[in-house]
Amino acid sequence: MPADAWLEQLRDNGYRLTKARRAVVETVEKTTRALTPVEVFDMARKKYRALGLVTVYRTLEKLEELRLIQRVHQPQGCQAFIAAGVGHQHLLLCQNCGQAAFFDGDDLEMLTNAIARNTGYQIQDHWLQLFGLCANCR
Amino acid sequence: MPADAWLEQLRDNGYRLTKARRAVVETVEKTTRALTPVEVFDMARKKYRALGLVTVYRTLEKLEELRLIQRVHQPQGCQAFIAAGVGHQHLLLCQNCGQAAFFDGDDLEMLTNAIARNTGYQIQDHWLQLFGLCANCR
DNA sequence: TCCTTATTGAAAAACATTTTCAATAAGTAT
DNA sequence: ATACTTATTGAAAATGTTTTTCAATAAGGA
Repeated sequence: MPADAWLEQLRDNGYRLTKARRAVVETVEKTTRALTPVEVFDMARKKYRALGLVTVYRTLEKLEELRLIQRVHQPQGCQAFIAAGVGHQHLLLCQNCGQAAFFDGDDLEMLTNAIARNTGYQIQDHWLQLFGLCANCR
Repeated sequence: MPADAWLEQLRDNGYRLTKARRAVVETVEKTTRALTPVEVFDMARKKYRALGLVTVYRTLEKLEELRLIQRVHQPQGCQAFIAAGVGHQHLLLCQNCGQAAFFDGDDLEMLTNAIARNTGYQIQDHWLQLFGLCANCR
């Protein structure tokens, strides 16, 4: 999804389009690996010097709300974000370069059904994330 | 696994058995939901008043090292820990009461193989967590 | 161009975690 | 039991991250 579509989403939800938001959106949208707030700050500031770190936090919060980005959980920490996949998709992360790929997660139905049967739990949501080496780093 | 076995593991790895460690181990081992460091601190201090929060952090670090506990990732945060399952197991958490259950994750082989084929990634690790309602809360 | 008010960045506050350090106590040797 | 070595401790300080506060600014509609 192009950055313009993200800005449109923001506008449609009653948010104003500012230079700060443009810089953050463009940065996150075009990066294919997970970024921490500080990384976003450093990168986006090259587009808009006056940007403040606080605004990065606030913008990421809104983008997550609108499901345009998602939080990435990793052994090293869980503060990073990445452009969200479309529909219900899961992340596959390269442990060397961080490159992210998405894949569909519908194939879990069978597994979760079996687990529901075994545990007595009613399963409502699942988180799946894979780690490995991308074609380049392999 | 009983708390004594955890203490034995600590001793076998060259760590001393202290009142502080006993209190932390007993707390985490017998609780079946994920606890944050502060929660562990509050609970363990009932067993050993002089306990310090710093020691809780240090003990949790060692228990994680020895794979006796594992970090629990949740939408609200990723600072909580729980007694680890045996072997390669995944977590199923009750969204109401926090009650945790474990299940085997070997059934993912087929899925990960298919994804490796599709993406060109060499998959090395996976991370799966389910959320739902336990039999009681349902 | 004016007006309203959402948004901003800076500073301060809140919170979580780690480091430093002198005092203590665990475990071993005596 | 006692002495000894040194890992471990808790408190305080330092660090790092995220949130709140607030007056100034600028977005977008009138």
